[in-house]
This record gives sequence, C-alpha cells and structure tokens, in this order.
Amino acid sequence: MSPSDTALVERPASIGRRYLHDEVVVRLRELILSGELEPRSRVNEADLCRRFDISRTPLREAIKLLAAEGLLDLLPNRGSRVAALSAQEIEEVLEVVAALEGAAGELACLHITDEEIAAIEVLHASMVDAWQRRDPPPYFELNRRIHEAIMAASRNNALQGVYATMSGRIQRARYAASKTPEQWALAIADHEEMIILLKARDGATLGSLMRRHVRSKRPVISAAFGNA
Amino acid sequence: MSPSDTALVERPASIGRRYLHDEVVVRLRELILSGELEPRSRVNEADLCRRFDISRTPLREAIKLLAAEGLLDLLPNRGSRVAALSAQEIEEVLEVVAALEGAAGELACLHITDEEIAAIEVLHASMVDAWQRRDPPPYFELNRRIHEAIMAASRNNALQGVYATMSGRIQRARYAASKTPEQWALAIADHEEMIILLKARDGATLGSLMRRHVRSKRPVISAAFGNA
DNA sequence: TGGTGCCATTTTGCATTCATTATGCATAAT
DNA sequence: ATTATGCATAATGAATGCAAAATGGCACCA
Repeated sequence: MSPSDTALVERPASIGRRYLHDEVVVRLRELILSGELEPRSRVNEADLCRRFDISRTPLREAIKLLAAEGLLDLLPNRGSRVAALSAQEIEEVLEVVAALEGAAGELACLHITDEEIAAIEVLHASMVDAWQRRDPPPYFELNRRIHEAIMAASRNNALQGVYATMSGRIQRARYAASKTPEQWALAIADHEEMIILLKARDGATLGSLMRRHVRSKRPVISAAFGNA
Repeated sequence: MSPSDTALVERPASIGRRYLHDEVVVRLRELILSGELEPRSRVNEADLCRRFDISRTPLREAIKLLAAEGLLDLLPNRGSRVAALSAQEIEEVLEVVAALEGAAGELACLHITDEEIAAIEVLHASMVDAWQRRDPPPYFELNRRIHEAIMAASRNNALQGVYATMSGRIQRARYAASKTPEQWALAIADHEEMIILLKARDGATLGSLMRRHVRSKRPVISAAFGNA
C-alpha cells in the first residue's frame, strides 16, 4: 500500500504527496468491486493504460498491490486476472473476518463513547426500517456502516486495515448472498444484542457474539457462491 | 504478493514460472527481518539493484509489495525506508495477532490430529528444555514453531497468510523483548494448558487462552521497544 | 559565527523500449 | 473431418531513458 491510500499502512502521510499508482489502485479496486471487471476475467494492461491514461509502469505497480490485497491473481507471463474465490476460500476469509470483528467488539467496549453508541443506534433503526421494507441495498449499506462503526471504536488502525482488506476480498460474495427471512430476522436480533452489550461495555460477550454473528453468514454466502 | 511467494495469496502456482520481483521480495524481506537493513534507514534503490544484480523495475515492485506487508514505508519522491513501528503500533498489531491466534486455536481443535498434538508436545518439551537452560534463541524458535503448528492445524490458508504478514511486522520487536523469569514461567504454563485444551478439543477455551497468551506479551514488547 | 539561499549532484517516478513468452489462426498430416 | 504443427501477432516482464524532485555543499550575508 502507499501513503495516501489505504488498508495496511498509511502512516507517513505528508500532504499533497501522491503516487500515480495510488490513484490507479483506488480506481482499479472500484472496477473490481463493482463488478465492472468480471471475476476470472483477464486484465489487459494496454486497455487499462488507455483507460487511465498512464503508462504501464504505475499500472503494473497497482496490479501488484491489488494482488497483495487478494483482489487479483497474478499469472506469470500471462498477466493477471480478477480473483474469484472458491467457496472454501470464501469460508476461510470469512473466518478471519469473524476473528477480526470479534476483536473489534472486545476493544470497542474499552473505548466507545456514548455518542458513538447513539450513532450506531440511529444506523440500526434505519437498517431495521430497510429490513421491514424488504429493501436489501440500504440494508446492506447500513449493516456495513454499523460494523465499521464498531471497527472504528476499536481505536486500532492495524485492525481496521486488515479488516478492510479481508472484508474487501469477500465483499462481492456478501452482496451476492441473500438471506432467508429467518436468517434475516436473526441478524437483526444479533445487532440489537450487540447494542445492548456495547452499552454494558461487555467486551468478552460482544466479542463472542460478533464472531458467531459473522460466522452465521457462512452458509448464506457459500450457498449462493457455488463455484468451487 | 505473487504466485510463488507468499502470504496472502498463492493459488495459481504452476511450476517453473517465476517473477524476478518474487525472488527479490524474499531476499529483501530477509534483509529487513534480520536487521541488516536497519529500521528507519532509507532504502537506496541503486544500491540494492547492484546487490541483487537486477534493474530497478523488479526491485521497485518488490518494494511496493513489502510496503503492503508493512515492512517498508513509502515516502513519495523520497523512496522508502524500513518500517519502525511505534510502541502503539506494535500493540495494535499484537492485538490483531492475538485475534488471529485465537481463531487458529478454535479451528485447530476441529481439525488437529493426535499426531500433530504429539509433535507439538515434542516441540514443547524441547522448548521447556531451552527455558531451563535459560537459552533464549532456541526457546524463541521453538515457541514460534509451536504457534505455527497450531496455525497449520487450523487448516485455513487465508488465516495463515494474514498471520504470517502480521507476525512478521512485529517479529523484530518480539525478539528484542526479554521476559522476566515470572513472565517466562507463565508463558510455559500457558503452553502446557494449550496442549491440554488441544487434547480435549476445547476450541472455545483454547481460543480465549491464546488470545490472552498473546496479549500478555504486550507489556514485555512495548517496554523493550520505547520508540514512540 | 550561525543562518540562508543558490546551484550541482543524486535519486526518484514515470515513460518508453527491448526481449521473451503466450495466443490465435492457417495449414498440413493422419 | 479432426487433430497437430508452425508461424504471425499480441501481450507480458524486465531494462533503459528522461524529467522532476530532493539532497548536500558552498558561498554569501547578517
């Protein structure tokens, strides 16, 4: 990663300094996550160079970076392609995400302010609203923001960094998965429990709950994602 | 990362195919972890090009990759330098490592074989021996191998990948830290408890123990590492 | 004597070029 | 008709070239 960007490290962030490849990483990541570049499709360097109007050097640097994030696979002498995780790999990454969110829950209880909890409650209310309207897009978005709010409350940059990377790797799978009404209701119940535990600052219990909560998405995701 | 190497992703690994920058990543990482390249020191591209006898392109790719791992910091227009984590950053990363090892403990109980447990017991016995001889180097090495054996038993490649990256980032700090006799004895006791829990396949308890065990290194490390 | 600005040198970031490897297609052989 | 082979084309990996930025030294000045 590089200073301006992103996940794992961002410390020496002076102002105004930018790498070209940083910009490219951001835009290329968007193309991948949005699905504009389809999973398993080969990446043509010349095309992207024209698209971004840069030379191949910074583009290739960006490709290497995204490969390190797990968003691209490198094929020696044949360039790179958009990563498509197998069902098993998705489950593996999900397990990592569960561990990270669990840690965030524990740490958040040590640092979160009442204001932050209140903000999460507001997000939660909107999310319940979206759920009652059976409206997945805002539901997903609000759900993501709640989890990120807890992440932020962990006050741990390293944790937030790996979490961003890991959850990015399975983001598309997450969106592709659709819950049954029962699973959906259980997820809502989990979130309400989470808020209670946050208020009680019960880190140990919140940690376990969040690990279980994230793991509970496993059948949903791997069912929807039948590419092994 | 790239196919042949390494932590996060390594799947499309056909044979014989190699990137130059892969080789460089491995060798450069050794230079950093061994301390041959000192923390905070600037990295001179021309020097390393001569040393590795390659051109700047693959070297720069390797630098980007190691920056993504958190081993190097990128300084726009001023190259890169060896990362030197502050005490706070070390604590942050250690917290992540604790979460990952905890997850490994939980998963290991689901998959570990009796033979693997026996192998860990052998390692543990050697480690106790090194401890009684007050001989840190083999102690550290055996300790590392025990934790890695549990990681391997998690049967989760994604987990092992991030773990390798994260623990690499604080490896030097770990080695620099020296325990008090009490801390040392407690660590040994933890390991014995871990073996008991592995035999009992008690994942939940082992997970908590490992999280606590790793966290217990925090005062040791941050005390020894007073560079904020 | 200590600080400041200027200029030469070095180093970096990016573009371009070159060599090697893969890919697609036409042709030939069975 | 189908598969295999060779060749032309395209794309990749690495080296080199070049312009911009940073670093260091020196003269100049307060």
